[in-house]
Amino acid sequence: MTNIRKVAELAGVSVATVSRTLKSPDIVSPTTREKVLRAVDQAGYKPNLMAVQFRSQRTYNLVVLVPTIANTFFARVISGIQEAAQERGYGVLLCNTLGNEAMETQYASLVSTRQADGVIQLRAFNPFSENAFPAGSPLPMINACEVLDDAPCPTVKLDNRAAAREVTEHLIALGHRRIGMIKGPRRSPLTRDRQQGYQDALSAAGIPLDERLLCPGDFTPLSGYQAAETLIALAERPSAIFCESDEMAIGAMSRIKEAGLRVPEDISVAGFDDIAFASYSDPPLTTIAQPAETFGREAVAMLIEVLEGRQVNNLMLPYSLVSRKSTAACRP
Amino acid sequence: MTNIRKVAELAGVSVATVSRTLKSPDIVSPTTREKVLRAVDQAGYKPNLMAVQFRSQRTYNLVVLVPTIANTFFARVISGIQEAAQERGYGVLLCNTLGNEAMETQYASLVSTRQADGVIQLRAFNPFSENAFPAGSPLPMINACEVLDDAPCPTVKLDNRAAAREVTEHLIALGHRRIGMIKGPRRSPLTRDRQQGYQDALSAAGIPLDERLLCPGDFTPLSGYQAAETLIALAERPSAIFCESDEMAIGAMSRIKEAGLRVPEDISVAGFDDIAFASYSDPPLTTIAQPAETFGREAVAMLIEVLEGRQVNNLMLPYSLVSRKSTAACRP
DNA sequence: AAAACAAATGTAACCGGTTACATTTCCATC
DNA sequence: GATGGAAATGTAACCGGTTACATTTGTTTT
Repeated sequence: MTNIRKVAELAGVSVATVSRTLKSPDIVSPTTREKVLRAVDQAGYKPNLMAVQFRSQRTYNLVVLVPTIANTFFARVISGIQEAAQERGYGVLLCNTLGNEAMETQYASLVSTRQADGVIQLRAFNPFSENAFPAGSPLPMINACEVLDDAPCPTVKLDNRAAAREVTEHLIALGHRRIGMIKGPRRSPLTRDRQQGYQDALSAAGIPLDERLLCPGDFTPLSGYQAAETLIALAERPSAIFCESDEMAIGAMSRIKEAGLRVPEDISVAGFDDIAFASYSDPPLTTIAQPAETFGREAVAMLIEVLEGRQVNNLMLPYSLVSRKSTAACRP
Repeated sequence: MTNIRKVAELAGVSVATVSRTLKSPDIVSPTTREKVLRAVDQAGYKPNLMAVQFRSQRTYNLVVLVPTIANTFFARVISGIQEAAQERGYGVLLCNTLGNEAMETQYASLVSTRQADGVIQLRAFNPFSENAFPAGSPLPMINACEVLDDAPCPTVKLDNRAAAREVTEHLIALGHRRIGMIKGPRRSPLTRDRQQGYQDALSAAGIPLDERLLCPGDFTPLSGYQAAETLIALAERPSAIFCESDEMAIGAMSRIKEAGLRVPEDISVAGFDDIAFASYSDPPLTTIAQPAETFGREAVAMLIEVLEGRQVNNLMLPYSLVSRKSTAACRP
């Protein structure tokens, strides 16, 4: 492979001059610049970026820890990350962690071993050990989407509690009083916040909480399908179900219709995320639209700020209720 | 940051001994090994992998060029890539190209600039220029899923022609004779092969080809929705539609039902890919199951073979027709 | 006890850039 | 033409590992 020394020899100058010609062309004379560029061209020289990175101790790679890439919402977030990173000259090292903490820790250590400059964590878990970095210096990490309560780094999130409250209020406004909820994994702060919002709406409307109406899921269509099965088997069946993700809502609708019930006539269903399929389900799904790509873009922008030593503030992104045909007035 | 020299000093040995202790422990004496490991521990030493990579000229990163990560099928392929790469100690640099050739070329050049060791291309396009590598030496690339006819590298694919023929024959066996097809982008070899299979089945059954039944799409639900609109507006409406992807099939079903027609009673719909939502659509979708994760895993395995200088053969993966409720006998 | 050889360890070059510092070149000024 | 100072270029150290080769230490053989 041609290296900078070959080019220098070819151009009849020193390696320093070649380096300068490429990095700060303005400080070499036009004559020399010409000569060097011609040699670069002739030799087909491309700098070995590994050497550049090694020297500068920057990799321009970001690690992204995603619970599961197979989830449509995360796929959109990653698209946003990818685009923003690309624009700024960063690469994206993707890690599909499946919630495996050991794997997250291992990938995060790419930063300690200088294979990446920072981490974007899309899950509520800190993959860095206590002493991974000198105390006082900011962690090169951004926590987005599902964030830790006491995140050791800047966060980008959505007001899940308010959003869940708004969906629930929408259902209550339609006359529903028995509203089931298909939740996310038990320990997730995201699930806790959304449940809080759900309860806020209920108590504001004077509806007592019935624990039997709360079913855990794991954000997959299958778990929504199974949870719906439990809910429709209840003696007092809910007339509406709020699902913490569209994927679960789609699974739930499938099970509801399999049981010979209609959506929304017999049971209203609402989701969360507004994935592409939400518009194409039967019926189209009422849901909370999240700016998924923006999560990704903002996380990248913030991480780069951190990497460059600047101060950044936490960010709260907007959501909006999208009312489609899967929710309708409660029929007594 | 602690480096190997600090450790050497701490242990009272040379840097070479430290390096050897970590790379080939068996060639240093147990006493020294002990001493060095203690020093490594005490100093909290982690090798700077950037230096290791620089020295060895291997990055252990693979570039993955994916047309769009927002597509559920590709998300699964990437999961497979990710897992296999992780197991073998490789990282994955993801590039969501949106079919942008300039971007693909740019990302592929990460290999020339030594920021990655090889490329997995999931689209029918060669991102390397003629002279990117010395003639004769094999391209560090695998072309998977949608492959070039004259790929300059090993390929992993599925017999799209045979699979499309099988779906079409399934529809013909149900009595359908006017079978619409919602295709992929015009120039894709994948689309061409699937259309061939469709035509094979038609001509074997003595059904003449009607060009009006062929609608192009782009694999998104929206394009399926729009194509279905065209098809159901035809004077002689098809009684079945074969879609080249499940995403388009879901969009198509949505439009069909919006028009007041039923699936499968009025129009049968078949897809391709068997994404997670295919089981949960209403009705559940008849489709061709592709081993998406296997595509990814095999591509990684093959690429590493190539990188290590071994010979590899092209691979053809199996498919299977999954018959669900979206296809039924044609009613005259 | 000396010779012969293996095992363990040390020394220093090397990978390919970047850049501080040294040196040379060039032009303006007196 | 000598002097000063800026501009252009060159020299070589450096980043942090790896490894060929040299050297030392230890063990076996005669």
